[in-house]
Amino acid sequence: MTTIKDIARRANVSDATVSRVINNSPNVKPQTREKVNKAIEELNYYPNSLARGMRSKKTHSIGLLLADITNPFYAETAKTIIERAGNHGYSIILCTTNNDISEQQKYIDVLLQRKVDGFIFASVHWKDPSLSAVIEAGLPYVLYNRKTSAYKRSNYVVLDNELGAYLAVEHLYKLGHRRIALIRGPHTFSTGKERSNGYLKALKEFGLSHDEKLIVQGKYSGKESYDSAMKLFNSNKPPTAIFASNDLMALRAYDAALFCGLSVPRDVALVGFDDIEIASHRAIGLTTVSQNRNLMAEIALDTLRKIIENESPQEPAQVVLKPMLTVRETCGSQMKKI
Amino acid sequence: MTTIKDIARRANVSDATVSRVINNSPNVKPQTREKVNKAIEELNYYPNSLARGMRSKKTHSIGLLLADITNPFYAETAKTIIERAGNHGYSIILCTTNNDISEQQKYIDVLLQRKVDGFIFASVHWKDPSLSAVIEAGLPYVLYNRKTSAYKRSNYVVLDNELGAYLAVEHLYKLGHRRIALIRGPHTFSTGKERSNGYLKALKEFGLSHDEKLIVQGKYSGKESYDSAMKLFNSNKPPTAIFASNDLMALRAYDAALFCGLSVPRDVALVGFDDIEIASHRAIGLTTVSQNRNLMAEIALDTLRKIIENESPQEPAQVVLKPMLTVRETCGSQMKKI
DNA sequence: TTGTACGCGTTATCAT
DNA sequence: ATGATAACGCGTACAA
Repeated sequence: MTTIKDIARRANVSDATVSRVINNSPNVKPQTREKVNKAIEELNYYPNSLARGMRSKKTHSIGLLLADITNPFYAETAKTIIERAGNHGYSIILCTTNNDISEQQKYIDVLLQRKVDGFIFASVHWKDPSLSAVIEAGLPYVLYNRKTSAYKRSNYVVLDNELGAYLAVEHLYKLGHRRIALIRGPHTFSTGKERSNGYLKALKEFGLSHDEKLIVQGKYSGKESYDSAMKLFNSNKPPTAIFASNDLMALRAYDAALFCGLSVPRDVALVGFDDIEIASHRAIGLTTVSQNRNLMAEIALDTLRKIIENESPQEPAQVVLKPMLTVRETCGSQMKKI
Repeated sequence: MTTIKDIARRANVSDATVSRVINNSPNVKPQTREKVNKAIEELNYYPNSLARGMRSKKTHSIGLLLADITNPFYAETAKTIIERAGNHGYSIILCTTNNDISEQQKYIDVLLQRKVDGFIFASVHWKDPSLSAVIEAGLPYVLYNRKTSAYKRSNYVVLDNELGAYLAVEHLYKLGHRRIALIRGPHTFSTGKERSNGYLKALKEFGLSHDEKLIVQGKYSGKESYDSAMKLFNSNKPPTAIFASNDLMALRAYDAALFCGLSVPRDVALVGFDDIEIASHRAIGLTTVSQNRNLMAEIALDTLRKIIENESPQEPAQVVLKPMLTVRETCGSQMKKI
């Protein structure tokens, strides 16, 4: 293993000078710089990040915590973050929590030991004690997608989920639907709770009765929402439309509908949330609430970078993005006969 | 920041003893151990991974290089690797190369600086000079999914891609198809080349003529294969069936078919490769070549761990998994009239 | 502009 | 079973 000392010897300078060259210090004579660079080339030297991190207290690494990388929403935002981070000299240590708060806790501890420069969370629970370790350590962090109950003191970039859900239900209402079901996400996450709120708000505004039998539970991944949709279809008064708290859940409901011999949208209309890539496939054509994932991810990363690099404890950056409804085939375009 | 020294003082022992406790050395009196643990608790101490890595020459981190995390195949294998690695005390630094060899080179350099204990590659090109830096550094690495031309000297776990493609074409042939097109993946990857070979082998075996007009080019992600499929459909002698080199490409072809007003499978049959989750959705029902992704990912990680932890330069672990054809709806079940 | 010398936090070696 | 000390590779005050 070749170190800074080897380069120093080879170039007939001191370690300090080599260090200066590596770190682009202005105070080094062009000739010396060249001598050193030549030695670096010849010996195929590259600096040791561990040693640099120890001295400089900066590792140029960031912990990224996601619920589930197989969910396209997370995969796409992770891609954006990883690439953008790489362009700025940061590496991403990726952890997937499966929405398990104790797993998240463990990962946080590990990342703290590894001296990451900061955290990006897309995985937080509404009540999330695991963040306190990060706060105690004084490390910067940014939330995206979800926020915690302590959001007022955090940096975050989220969607106006309530509005998104409202738009979805409004669309269904205007198409003539009156029995609109909700497959809700877990209320232990801000997204789940807020989207449910948007659904309820729309119901209220349009004078629709709040029927508990039309609200079923789902998880963001896994097949629980398939079963929940089945329950809906098999009830004695099935809904004519379903709003699901994310696209994966809507897709499961779609699958269940087909299993029941139901036609979408003729027998049941469907709206999802996220606008994942497959939603636009012509065999699916899922009407859904779109959000600008990439922008969200970019803002999250850039915010964190700014905090890391400025050090100054500035006021929290809190961004709320606006959703859009993307209309495709799963709701049809005709008025429903009431 | 509390260090080992603080603990030592607090517990009235030496740094060395604290270190022994942390590392579960057997040579420490139970009472002392307890004293130390108490101090650790009280001062909320956790060790610094950078310092440990410097001394012990082990960082318990692994570089994982993927082409594209938004491809479900990679997302699912990454999930498996991350979780399994976490359970064994390893962190994963994830890098996405976009199939760009110079990006990969850059990431490798960064990971070398970071002193990862080893590499897992799912992103290699058939001719891939970027790996030489890893080899020179003497670091262990394992390939999965794809291999390089130097595979005989590598550890790898891959699928029998040729067999997979053969099974796909065989299925189509037995259903009566005689004009079977191929949307091939890039031949710069072993997967692309091998799957094309399987296609050709089947053609030959069944006495079908090798028609260059039936072979079009695609990339594993992006929409190039949509355009390629369009070319196929708009030709003067369109195929009655298409085999695509992965599911994402097959899905694009499906989309193109629907755009052209073609019915799947009535007008054109479709087979993909990978069996990603959405393939089994009832609105899609993609017939495809299945592979045991999780097993592949597990073997890749476990192999690497074994090498890292044994240190002994054992002989390469080389595993070739067998594919299976999963028949769904996109080929129909009836014989094609010839 | 360059060099000297120390310290970051830990583990390994050698004593005791 | 425990302690003293050196060393890992680098950056940075300070001196020259």
